[in-house]
Amino acid sequence: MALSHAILVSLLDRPQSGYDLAKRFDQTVGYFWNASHQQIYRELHKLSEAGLVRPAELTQADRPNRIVYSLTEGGEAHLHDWVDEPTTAPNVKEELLVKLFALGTADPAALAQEVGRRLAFHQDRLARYEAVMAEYYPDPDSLPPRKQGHYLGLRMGVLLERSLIDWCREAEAVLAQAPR
Amino acid sequence: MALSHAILVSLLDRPQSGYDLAKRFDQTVGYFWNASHQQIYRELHKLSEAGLVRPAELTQADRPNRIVYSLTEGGEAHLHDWVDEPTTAPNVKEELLVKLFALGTADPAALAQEVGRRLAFHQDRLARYEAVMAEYYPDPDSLPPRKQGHYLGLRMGVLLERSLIDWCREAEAVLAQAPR
DNA sequence: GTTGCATATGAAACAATGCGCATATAAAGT
DNA sequence: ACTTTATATGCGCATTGTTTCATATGCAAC
Repeated sequence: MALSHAILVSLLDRPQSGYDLAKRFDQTVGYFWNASHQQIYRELHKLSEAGLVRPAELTQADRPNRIVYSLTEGGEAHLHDWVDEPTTAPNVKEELLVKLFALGTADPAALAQEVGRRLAFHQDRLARYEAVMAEYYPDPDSLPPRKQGHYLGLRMGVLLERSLIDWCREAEAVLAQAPR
Repeated sequence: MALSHAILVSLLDRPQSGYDLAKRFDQTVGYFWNASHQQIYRELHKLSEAGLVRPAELTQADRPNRIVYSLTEGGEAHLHDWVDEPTTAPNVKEELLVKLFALGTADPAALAQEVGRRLAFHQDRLARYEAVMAEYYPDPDSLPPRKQGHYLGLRMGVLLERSLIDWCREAEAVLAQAPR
């Protein structure tokens, strides 16, 4: 149970449909917790059966009807119980590092290219994070509690991306240094 | 298929049993790619069926027999094909951030405690990484290719842990600042 | 006018991951 | 004597994640 909690937390803000949740997961929350729309719909059915959320169908004239879910009292209680449980650090699953372990038998030029792609990716993502930061959190010292979580998520993103950019540069140097 | 590749890469170094692999995954590789011994044994059976590794049973008198796996030619080819495919950045799945999104309705004191635990965890892990770094990689400028991957893995670990430590401190400040 | 995109939900199949349980022996600690 | 630790391999079930397919509509672009 973990995606379920991400959904419940998201519903704290406001009732949402599966479609809303999927879109939101593509944006803010999705930088550190991702899910496809199929996973979300499936999970919503389960949560609904478990009585943690309540569905309400909204008729729409010109578009398909929406099914908007809201937290039940049980859902809120479940969420707060979960928050009180201790959390463990995630493990990274960094494929690129696995590939680098093949150095010595694999082609260093191909790997250098990979690292270059990753550098561009992290630079791009950092730029987007910093843009959001500048627009929505110019003054992080006086945030209402409801926004602290979002700010801290973004902040972790910024710090991690910066480190990864540094790492990519170092990796490029290492790979360039001793080409077979 | 991803754990399979981590196993194949590990077997590049030398033939190993499931037990060996599990231990190794607890150490070096395991910081960014984790797997339980059950996952490893299961994957070894699959790889064996696919003809990518070859098992050899070694009889031992006083202990259970070991089944040592080595890469086949097909396994090496498969590995090199995989290295040439482009890699995507992993997504983080950071439970703690999901919990922080509940701020405003959740108890900030409990979350501050969680962040404190995480700070201690990352400090500890950083210390271990730096110890390995000092012992095995005092001079990273002249590494044989076969060791570059390990060095870069460790290096990413160091950079990420430092960032996470910084983040934890900031998070503590944010949580302390506005207690309800 | 047809292509593509956004809205909106879902089934079904399959692959990968994780968690708990099971088994067997020897050495070393308490 | 008893417990823990290390060696060594494995099954079964549940959860999670990915891919493909299906349906239905409106709007804008080309």
